[in-house]
Amino acid sequence: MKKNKPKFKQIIDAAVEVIAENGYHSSQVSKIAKKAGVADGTIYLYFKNKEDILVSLFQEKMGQFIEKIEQETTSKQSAEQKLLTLIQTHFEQLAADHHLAIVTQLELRQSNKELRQKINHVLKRYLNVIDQIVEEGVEEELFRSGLDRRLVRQMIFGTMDETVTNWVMKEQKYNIEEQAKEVHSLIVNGLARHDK
Amino acid sequence: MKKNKPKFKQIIDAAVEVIAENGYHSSQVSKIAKKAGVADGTIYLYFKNKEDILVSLFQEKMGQFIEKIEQETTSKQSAEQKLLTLIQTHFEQLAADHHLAIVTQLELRQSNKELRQKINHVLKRYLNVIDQIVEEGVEEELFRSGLDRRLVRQMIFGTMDETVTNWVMKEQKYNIEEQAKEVHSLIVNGLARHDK
Amino acid sequence: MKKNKPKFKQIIDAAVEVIAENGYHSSQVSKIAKKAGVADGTIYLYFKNKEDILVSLFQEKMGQFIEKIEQETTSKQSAEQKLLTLIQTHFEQLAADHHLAIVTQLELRQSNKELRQKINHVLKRYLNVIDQIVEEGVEEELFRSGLDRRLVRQMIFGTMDETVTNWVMKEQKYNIEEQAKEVHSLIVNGLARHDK
Amino acid sequence: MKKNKPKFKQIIDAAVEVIAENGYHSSQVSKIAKKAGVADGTIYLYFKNKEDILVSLFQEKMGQFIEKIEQETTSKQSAEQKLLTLIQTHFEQLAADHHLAIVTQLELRQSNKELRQKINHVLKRYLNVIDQIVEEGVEEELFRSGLDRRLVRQMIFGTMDETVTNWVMKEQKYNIEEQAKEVHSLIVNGLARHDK
DNA sequence: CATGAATGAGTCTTCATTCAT
DNA sequence: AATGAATGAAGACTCATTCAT
Repeated sequence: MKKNKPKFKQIIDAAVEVIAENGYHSSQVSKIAKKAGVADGTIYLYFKNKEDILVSLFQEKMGQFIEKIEQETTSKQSAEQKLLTLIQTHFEQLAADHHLAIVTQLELRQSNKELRQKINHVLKRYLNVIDQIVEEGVEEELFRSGLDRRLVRQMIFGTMDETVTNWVMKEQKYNIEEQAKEVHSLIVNGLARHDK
Repeated sequence: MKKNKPKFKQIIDAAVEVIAENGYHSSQVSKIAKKAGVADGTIYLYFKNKEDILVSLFQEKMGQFIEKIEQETTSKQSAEQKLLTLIQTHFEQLAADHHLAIVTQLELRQSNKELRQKINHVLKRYLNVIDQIVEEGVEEELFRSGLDRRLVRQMIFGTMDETVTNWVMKEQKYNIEEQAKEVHSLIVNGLARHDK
Repeated sequence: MKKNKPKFKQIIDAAVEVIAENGYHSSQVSKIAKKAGVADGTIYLYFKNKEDILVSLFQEKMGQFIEKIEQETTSKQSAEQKLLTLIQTHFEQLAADHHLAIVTQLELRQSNKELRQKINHVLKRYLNVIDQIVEEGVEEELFRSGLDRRLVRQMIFGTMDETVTNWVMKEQKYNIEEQAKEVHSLIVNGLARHDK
Repeated sequence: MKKNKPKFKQIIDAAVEVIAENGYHSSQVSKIAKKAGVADGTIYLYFKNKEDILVSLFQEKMGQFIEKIEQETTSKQSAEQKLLTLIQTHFEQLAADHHLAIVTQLELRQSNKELRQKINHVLKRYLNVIDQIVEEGVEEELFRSGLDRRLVRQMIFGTMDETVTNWVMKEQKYNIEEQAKEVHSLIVNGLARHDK
């Protein structure tokens, strides 16, 4: 498997940097090759074409991203705790890698329909994790029954995604990790007062 | 002001159609000109450059979009009602114009950072509407006090946006308008049971 | 029809020159454009792609070539005279345009199977002229009956073609037009003595 | 001499196959190496460069080709018989090796001027055989005296070559060996009736 | 002798934009 | 105001060849 070769990772890391710094449309293959310290042609020994770099980048980085979230969440007791951990880990990881945050939140969205579908395929695994936590929450009777699973998933993912995108667009000038608890609270409790 | 000229609208409508049908990257200026029934050069009498078509498109269409939402919401009594109306009107309008839905949810996101910031500028007006409703809700003591306004806005917008994007990606095969109530409920009440 | 446009001919003439001087493989589109005095992109307003320049070149030049031969031959009385005129006109025309001779005899043969078939399609018209002359010769009882038409055509064309190619490869250092009569004699009478 | 090494022949045979099957322009060195069962680099232990494979291929295969023709013709009595044998053996050998026929008649002509001259050098030996037969025929007073030797050679070679090329282009759907006698008759007797 | 990973020069084509009419 | 022919910059990808092992 080529993925064990050092140049594969080398090129992907170079791609993340180059795309984060120059934007998607100014990220020529030659620029990525230069940053990776390989010849242009070498790129094509490890990737089918330019788009394949992006798909592989997303698979590689998101794979690790999701794995980390899976690890962190499974050990938690309740669905609520798991959800909080998921949000925290999601924010943490992107906060820890600014380049990756830019690439996933902004630059990678500038891709065509085909690439977008491949990206969505990778994301499915993440969405499954969310679904399971919701399922657990319902079983534990912490969450309401009768929730539309798809809508719930969209609320959770949409809220986190929008929150991260805004943070990236504000040039990451504030600490997003601090917001995990409040995001969690909003998702779990909504806007309404429940004390009356 | 050039915006009153019929060709201005003609070109923008052609752009929406062409982009929705061909995707952002296959939407050449010449294709838009052809669909609009004008010469390529004519485009440049009404728009500074290609990006300006997109910005104008977004301003024009989103302007109407937001206006409609403003109109519909102001007449409602409570913040909760206003929020529901906002969600319903948001979904309604995109459901009514499939081409526009594709363009705003998918194709326009493939633009560079600069364009994205102009788009965000247009969106601010919409986000203000949301902010006001939340503010009202807090004043009415329907919503919790102490909410982080930015996070709330991101939850509301993120959830709606993700919901519409998923619907567009599923090729609009189900009725999104029917989901407004449940989305509203999720946003207002969150996931948790509040009956215990 | 684009063929009436001056730039169409301009580009084709430039292509003949460039290919004759540089050889097929060193004839970049940009070189042809430069010689034609147009921008690279202009080429693509008149031709689908690089190969289309070559096909069009052959159609244009061979069309004229064959037309001239048709004109010259029809006025002649006997099949023998027509055949002589055909050979003379064939040699004459290539002798008159050294660049074209190089391109048709050497450079255009370096093309792929697809292009070669398009070239053969153009040549069919020429082969038909040959066939008709042979047919006439047989009817006039100047030529033997029972001749395999295809083989005859191949002998006539093959002999002329090989003769011109050799002349081009010898850098056109001798006068090929002077050889028309002898070639004609060889084709009509063959090698054998017929006086015994 | 490297030519006695088995890999030399192995690579040449692979080249014939690959070129016949894929066409000249799709016959990369790596493809030939793979078919030959050697590493890409190994090619360069036996051949100076890619062109050298082609030149060697032609020398190797044409050497055998011409040798066979020399053997078959020398034993014949008259020039006429020798010529017939030459034509028959020419057709026979190409009919027996379809791949070689494709390569010599079509694919190898797609080479540059330099390669073409090396190929012509190899062909000279064949043309000498033809010249000698014609010379003999003249001495035997079977053929006319006063023939232009070069033109005769061009007629003979051109006719055979054109005949084989047409047969290859028709995908070798008919039996070319059956045509040797008639080609011979055309070359010896020409088109004219000689009975009057 | 043999390997095959790495190299990097080379080119066709697209398309936003201009400007003479 | 409108046209549309012409421009030319820009970039992904291929593949013959090398050389460290």
